[in-house]
Amino acid sequence: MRDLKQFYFFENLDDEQLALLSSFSNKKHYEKGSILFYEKDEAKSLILLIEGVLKVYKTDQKNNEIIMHRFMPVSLVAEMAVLEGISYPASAAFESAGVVIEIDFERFKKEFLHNPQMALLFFKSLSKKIKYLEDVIALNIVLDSTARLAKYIFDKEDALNSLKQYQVAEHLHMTPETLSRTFKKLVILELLEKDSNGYKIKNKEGLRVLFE
Amino acid sequence: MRDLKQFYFFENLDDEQLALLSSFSNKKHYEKGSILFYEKDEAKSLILLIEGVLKVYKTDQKNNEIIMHRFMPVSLVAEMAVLEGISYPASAAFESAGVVIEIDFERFKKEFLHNPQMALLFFKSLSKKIKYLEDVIALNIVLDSTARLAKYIFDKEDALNSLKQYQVAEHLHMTPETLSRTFKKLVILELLEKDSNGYKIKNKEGLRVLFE
DNA sequence: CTGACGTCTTGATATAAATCACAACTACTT
DNA sequence: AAGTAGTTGTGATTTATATCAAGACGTCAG
Repeated sequence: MRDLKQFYFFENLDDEQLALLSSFSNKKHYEKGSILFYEKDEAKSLILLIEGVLKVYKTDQKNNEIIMHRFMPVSLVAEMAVLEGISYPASAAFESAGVVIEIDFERFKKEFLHNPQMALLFFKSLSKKIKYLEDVIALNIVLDSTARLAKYIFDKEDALNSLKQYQVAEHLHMTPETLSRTFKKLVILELLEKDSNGYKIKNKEGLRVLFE
Repeated sequence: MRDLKQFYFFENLDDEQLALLSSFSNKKHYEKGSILFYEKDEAKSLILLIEGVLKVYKTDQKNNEIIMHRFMPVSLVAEMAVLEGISYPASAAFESAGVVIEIDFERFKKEFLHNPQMALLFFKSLSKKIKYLEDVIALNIVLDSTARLAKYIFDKEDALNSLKQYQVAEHLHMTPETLSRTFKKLVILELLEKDSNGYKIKNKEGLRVLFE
């Protein structure tokens, strides 16, 4: 099940382990509006959201929904409840059609957590994710758009022209207009050059000083 | 050792477990400029940076330092190398005076990772940290400063006046001036009121609409 | 080739927040 | 009580980026 592999948590598992994991995992499709779980339900599966938008909400005395969380793919949903062995603290419903994988937690614990080797793997995955998120924060909150682009180019030199510019813009949290102007700026600074099939690095160390 | 407790990774440990952990942990003080470890050293301890600024760097052929990472407290440093059981891929030196705790990894593995109960605890810590970072990203990239402050106040109603304003400003990634003006704005909107000992929420649901 | 659509570029303008400068508080210290 | 350092508030200005509007370029269908 490559669906599992796409989630950072499982990226370090080998094929055999993934097969084992698949054996007690269940892929389910849900329609828009359908309920994934209710508050107070016993939390006995890890839930991996693969497609769709899932809201986690409570209803108050007056039957108003209070949305606690809105999940986008690919996310691990409500793992806290599962890890703590308690029941779900809120309900969850799909705001669009969706697909989830449910992983039986008892089996998961038995097969994986009792294996220190495996526990280590999961730590690595989680630790990597944390580093990644810290990078995202550093990249987006601390740096201005020129520095963000410079870092982006620096980090993925080869993949430079593999995305449309508006996709790069989205990734870097700026508008396509700003991206366009920023590219131009880097060309003027002679850090990049533009040819028929896109931009190319001209002075890599020069790029570095922009974000360090 | 409450030093350990302040790191998210260990926050779920009870006193007994912390004591055990302390028994094979070592607090060390370093002067500015001193070396924490060299590239190629065997990575046999988890290193928790408690105070100071630590740079992780490589030196190239021409003896130029290339800074790979700069760590601020409280961070787990180079845990990848330790988890993988390899040697450090770069050197680390203090850019200011600093304090670290070194945790013997063999003992750590033996005492903690072999205990599935404990592995679960660490997963919880990491998972919580991931959620926190995701929140930081959502908070800071998507929302403007008014919305950020509204959410901040909404989320920690009680702790509202426990920090200096300039600390809150730093936390929300804005300048104290902007924070001051934003507070004022929320008072004018009648969402907050100001009395002798700080700001108080006047209309909680009103705050919510600003960030949802 | 010609239009038509998607993408990128460019310019003009608007806006949020940072910066600069300093005034007003607040809380200590002696 | 007066003086000083630390904190917060206010106004004026500047800056980065978004937004709005329009033109240029590329490519694919007919």
